[in-house]
Amino acid sequence: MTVDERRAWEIVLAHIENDLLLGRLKPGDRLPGERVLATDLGVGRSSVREAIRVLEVLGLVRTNVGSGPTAGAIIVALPGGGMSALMRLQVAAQGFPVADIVKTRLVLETAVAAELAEAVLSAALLRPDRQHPDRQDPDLGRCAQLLDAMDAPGLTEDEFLALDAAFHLSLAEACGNQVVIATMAGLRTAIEGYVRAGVGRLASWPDTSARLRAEHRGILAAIEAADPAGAHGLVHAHISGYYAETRLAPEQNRTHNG
Amino acid sequence: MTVDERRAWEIVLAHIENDLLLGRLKPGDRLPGERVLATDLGVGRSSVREAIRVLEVLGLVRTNVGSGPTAGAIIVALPGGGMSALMRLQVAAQGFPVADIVKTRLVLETAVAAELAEAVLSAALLRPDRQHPDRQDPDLGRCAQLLDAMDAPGLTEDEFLALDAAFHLSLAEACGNQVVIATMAGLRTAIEGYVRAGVGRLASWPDTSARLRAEHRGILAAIEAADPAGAHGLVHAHISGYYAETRLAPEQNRTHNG
DNA sequence: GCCGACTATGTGGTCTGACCACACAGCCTA
DNA sequence: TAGGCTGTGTGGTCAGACCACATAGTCGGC
Repeated sequence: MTVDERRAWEIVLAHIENDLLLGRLKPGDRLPGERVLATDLGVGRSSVREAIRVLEVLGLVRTNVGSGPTAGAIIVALPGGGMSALMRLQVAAQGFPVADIVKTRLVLETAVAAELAEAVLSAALLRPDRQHPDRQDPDLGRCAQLLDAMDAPGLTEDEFLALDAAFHLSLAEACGNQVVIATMAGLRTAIEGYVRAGVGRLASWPDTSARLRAEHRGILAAIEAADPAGAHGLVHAHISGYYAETRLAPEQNRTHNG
Repeated sequence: MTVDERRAWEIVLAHIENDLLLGRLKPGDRLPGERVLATDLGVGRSSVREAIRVLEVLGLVRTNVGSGPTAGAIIVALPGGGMSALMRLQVAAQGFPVADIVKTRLVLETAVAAELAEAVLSAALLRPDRQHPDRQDPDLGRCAQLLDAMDAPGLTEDEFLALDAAFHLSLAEACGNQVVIATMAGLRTAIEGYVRAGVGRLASWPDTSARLRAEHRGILAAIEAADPAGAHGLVHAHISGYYAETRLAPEQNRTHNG
């Protein structure tokens, strides 16, 4: 007769997490109905709802009303939205300084670019013999596609920024690391408002936009040229330069406790 | 007469986020009571509770029952818990492959070590003139303290792993980047179960533990010796070596789509 | 026989009201 | 004055009800 000191919604959350770990629930599966879950676990429906709400915000489930096979809470495991919400709110609550967001993005994206270039290099070296089927060129098609879209005349600032965000995210996606993809998406979302505000502090938007596009081309070229160090440096200059220009991050030189 | 298509709990969440962004709510402040918030926003108390539950899991508020100044929902902005929950559940739901968690940790922690070493270097170079008061030695005291604790005889495996996790986290804390701190905590939490299981696959725990301790000392020494490249390499070898040994991450060589 | 409209059913979304345990603040008694 | 006692407000929980919605099945007209 030990009492469960956890709150009711924590019981529900732990139960679902356990089902996930045991493989009883997989992406695409449907959760039992809220009323069923409530009676099964001996808690109220509102407690079940609180747990499902958490899962929804964290990007684990998607809820649909109505009837049929698509209704109910479905496991999706899309971490991007959850990471974005987490970081956005933490920035709002002053738990994440904007400067730390920028610096983390710098670290991750330079690493991504370098890794992509190394992947290109490996693929080129090993192409003659087909003994390494897992070594293949990363898919940079979408990256180039987005760069082409950014060259379209008459783009508004917001459209350009959206394409810019998509390009940077597409680099992470080409790399294939789900954690980095979600984190990069979250980092970008968290400072999206600040990025927009920063555009207003630019001396000349056309000049900056042209420079950004040229830098993007350079980054992609360095990756395709299998130049890890070059790609790393270009991404570093691209990101830190832009944030310095918009005065988003106070001092880019400070590498510690900044 | 425009209808608000958002769900009720999203209205509450957006309202609180807006208050945070406008500075009407800061860390340490108390949220209005659930009943007050419900009537003010024209929603039911259960919807308010769902929103607060989300904020709690994301690490933005801490709730306390009872009366007095410590009761109610208080803004705390502690992202570690939220990041841990997010990553742990995403691993459980197969949204985050364990290999990606490990690789991301590798990228972040090598960058942290290199940055710490650079900070030591900068502090040493600029120590003669006091013109750069923001350039100071990172606080590595806690790191060394944890290493000493890991040398204590008779430590159980779990105790050792806990100290190991604390040491790696203390490096990030010395670096001061809140985003990296929270992310590292989350990454570690997400694979904690796998790390424990991996210990059982080791040939000899005493040997491995001794090697890990030595590697820790080496990393800290490289940082204190202001050797960024050395610190980077030692951390890389330390992490990838351990995960390879425990067969946690299948192939450390694969740098792309692995 | 075929196709449309209609209805039954089950889902999440929401609100309301009620009760509990808890913690503090103030009172009240010894 | 010191101790316990009670009032009050907090979050935590549950139960019940209703809604909008989407599907699946039925029934009707053609």
